[in-house]
Amino acid sequence: MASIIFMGTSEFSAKSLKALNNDHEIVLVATKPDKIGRKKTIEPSPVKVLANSLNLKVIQPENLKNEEIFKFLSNIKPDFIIVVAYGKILPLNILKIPKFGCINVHGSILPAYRGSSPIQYAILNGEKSTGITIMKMDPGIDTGDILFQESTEILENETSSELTIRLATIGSRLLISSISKILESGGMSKFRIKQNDELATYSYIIKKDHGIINWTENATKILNFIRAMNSWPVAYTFLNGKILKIYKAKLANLDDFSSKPGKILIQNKKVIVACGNGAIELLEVQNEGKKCITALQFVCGLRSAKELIHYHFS
RNA sequence: CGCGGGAUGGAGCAGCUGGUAGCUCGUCGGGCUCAUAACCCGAAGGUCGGUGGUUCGAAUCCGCCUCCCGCAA
Repeated sequence: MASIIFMGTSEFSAKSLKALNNDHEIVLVATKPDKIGRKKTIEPSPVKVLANSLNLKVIQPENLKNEEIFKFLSNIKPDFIIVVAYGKILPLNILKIPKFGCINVHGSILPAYRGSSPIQYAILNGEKSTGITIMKMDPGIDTGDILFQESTEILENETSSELTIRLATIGSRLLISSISKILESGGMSKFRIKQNDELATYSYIIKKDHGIINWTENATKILNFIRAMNSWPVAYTFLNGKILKIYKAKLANLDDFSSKPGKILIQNKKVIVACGNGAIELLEVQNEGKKCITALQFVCGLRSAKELIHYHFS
């Protein structure tokens, strides 16, 4: 049983926190400040929600680079600081606080996909597998020594949100076993493996604007894109000047459909869209101000199938 | 008090310059077929989110409330 300061924000990291809380003493949880929602509603991070339900102490510092935070954390004298999808960079002085060091759970097999969106980028690039890396943090971004790794296949049609859930489970499990091994051997030195920087690839932060679909790409690439953007920001396009989000799609098995990219065809209650090369069939979409619906429901809502034929996505 | 869209039969939508509702799909029954997810005929199913008000009369106009969602953060 180790004393741990946990730092994390997303659903992905909440899973690790939950697992840690069973086996170890969580002395403090740090998470990002609450966001302000639609009607000025306050939206705490998933980690904060969980921490509160577990009666753990929570702090939400705006900035970690000040003496006050440093003193506060070092006075705790934790065995570990565990960082999982926190969204903030720890300064060097904080990295040195814990007895055994700072450990990070990263959603890729490092040195591949360093950076903030490893899961999305793996899908975006059509990778067949990815995994989890448990890493000893250093001042760089995801450049620390590798401690443990576990790979998993990326399933066909798997979305980022689905893969994130699976990786979160794997990550929390691997994290627990990693800590056990480190405690057993009295430190992490025997597990450390340097990353080969020459093999490093990077994943960059994804923003809302990045969700827009370029219909001139080929069908496979667009499908990867749609999978990668689900469930945030969700791939979208424009229909009659309004946003249409596309949550899921698949390859259209249509032998002879070559049309202008973005052209929509309704056939047998299916929604087919032409791409730069090939075509895809939409499966789940969402209109502005509406909920996510199936393609069949989408077709039901049309005044007539002919209505759409005149349009195409821009 | 950040901006905006929406709540209509099981589902997705139309109707909203006021006169008790319509489309596509689904469901049920029947028919056609070797057969069918296909096609044809028919039926059931809605006090139009809640609550006040205006009116001879409101899904349609106005106020308030609840819930859902897009944008922005």
